Amino acid sequence: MPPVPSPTTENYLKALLALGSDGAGEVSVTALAEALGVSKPTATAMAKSLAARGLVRRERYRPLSLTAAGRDAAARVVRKHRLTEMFLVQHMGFGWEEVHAIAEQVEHVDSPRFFARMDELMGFPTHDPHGSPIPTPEGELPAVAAHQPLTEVVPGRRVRLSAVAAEDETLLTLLTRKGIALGTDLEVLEREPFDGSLRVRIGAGREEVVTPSVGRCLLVADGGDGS
Amino acid sequence: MPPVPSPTTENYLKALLALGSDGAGEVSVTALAEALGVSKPTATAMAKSLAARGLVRRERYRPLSLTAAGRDAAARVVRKHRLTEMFLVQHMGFGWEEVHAIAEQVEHVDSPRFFARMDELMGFPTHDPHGSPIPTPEGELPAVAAHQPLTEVVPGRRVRLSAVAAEDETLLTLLTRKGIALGTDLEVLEREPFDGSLRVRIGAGREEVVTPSVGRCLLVADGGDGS
DNA sequence: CAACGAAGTTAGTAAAGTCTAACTTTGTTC
DNA sequence: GAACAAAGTTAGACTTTACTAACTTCGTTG
Repeated sequence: MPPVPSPTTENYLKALLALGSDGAGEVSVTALAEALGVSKPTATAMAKSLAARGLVRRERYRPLSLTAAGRDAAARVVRKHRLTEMFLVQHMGFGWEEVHAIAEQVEHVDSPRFFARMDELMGFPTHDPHGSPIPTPEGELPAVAAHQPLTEVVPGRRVRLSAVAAEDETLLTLLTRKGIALGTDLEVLEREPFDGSLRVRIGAGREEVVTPSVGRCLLVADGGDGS
Repeated sequence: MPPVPSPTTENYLKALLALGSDGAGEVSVTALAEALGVSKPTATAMAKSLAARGLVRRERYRPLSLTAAGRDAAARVVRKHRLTEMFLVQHMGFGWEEVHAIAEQVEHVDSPRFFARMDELMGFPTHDPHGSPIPTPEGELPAVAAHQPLTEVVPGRRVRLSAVAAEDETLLTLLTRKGIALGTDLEVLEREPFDGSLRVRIGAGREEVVTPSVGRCLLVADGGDGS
């Protein structure tokens, strides 16, 4: 049994899982360094250390990938993070825009009982407050239901917001101000040819303009009236 | 504004406050090192560093003491710890014997809002689950009500348990098994002259033997029927 | 296929926090 | 008041996590 991974190690594993999940699981050292805000030599050094511990596959000058053990460890950190976020919203009255920063710290607590109790108190939720799935205690990442960014939706379709692919506090606050939450029905009325801005009807209510950089973060699925 | 103190720094401050509170606030380097499970040179090095940051008063070869700023910082850590313990018991269903280990980790979270929300949800409690007072947000440690160890009580007196001066999981489990909780009335029936063991009536119920090492941790005040 | 830029690595350094071994100071005891 | 033990410090080293500067490798492009 390896010793408890340090918070730093946990952060590297989490980043490797996140960056590898859109693709074949391969992550460049540069992408890893950027995601964590460290220099490339620092990322290289940590990659060596993770490889020595059997958590990462590494060949010199090639992209990195998590081993089975590394993926497991990473998923357990993601689980702690997402359970915490959900708990902060459901049991402590925080808004979805506030919880990421706190969960970034609480996720490093080493206490299976603590997180098991959260899980239990919430009735074993499957998703966090931003619609991301919560890995199982064994470290399995549930398959994500089919969804696409709002920017890909053809005008005229009605869809439902199933997840937000960003934790930025200002973005989440903006969405709340516009009346957009998880489960909200959205109808794409028009796409501006010039810059890709979208005119969107929120639920049955008012229209709002959604810029492409926001729209890319809104993951939507068939929903609402199935039109 | 100093940067956020590291978890390590917070632990040293907490230990200095705890060790200094029974006395004139002076703490020997040896006591500090023992409390934290580090070597004396390590404690000396940290003492220098804390002194350089204005948190500790230090003269070579003399005992240490916290400055006003150090005491403040230490009390804020203690506040985070005790709020967490109380939250774990009141809102998450943990037993008083389980919460210390978890709070030791959660106390290092840097998020005033997180702890303020706990405080609010609990209705601004004044004491933690072991009867220790919770410092104010400004870092003031409330004066502790007069109480004494059970071992000092003259046989025949009835008293009430107001705090337990230990966080040891096995001790707290033992007390629960004997039916002893905060607020329980205790009547000292007899003190064994040989080893100082106490025969004690628990509430209005059965008698139990309390060894001196346990009795020293049971802080009691006049209570119950005021006899 | 030579060259160039991007990606990755090596080398050398630093700060935080820890250790052991050896030394100094303090205070107490005869 | 000399000696000794306890307390405290210095010196030197190690690990983790980070940095910058300089070098190597890869892949693409003219």
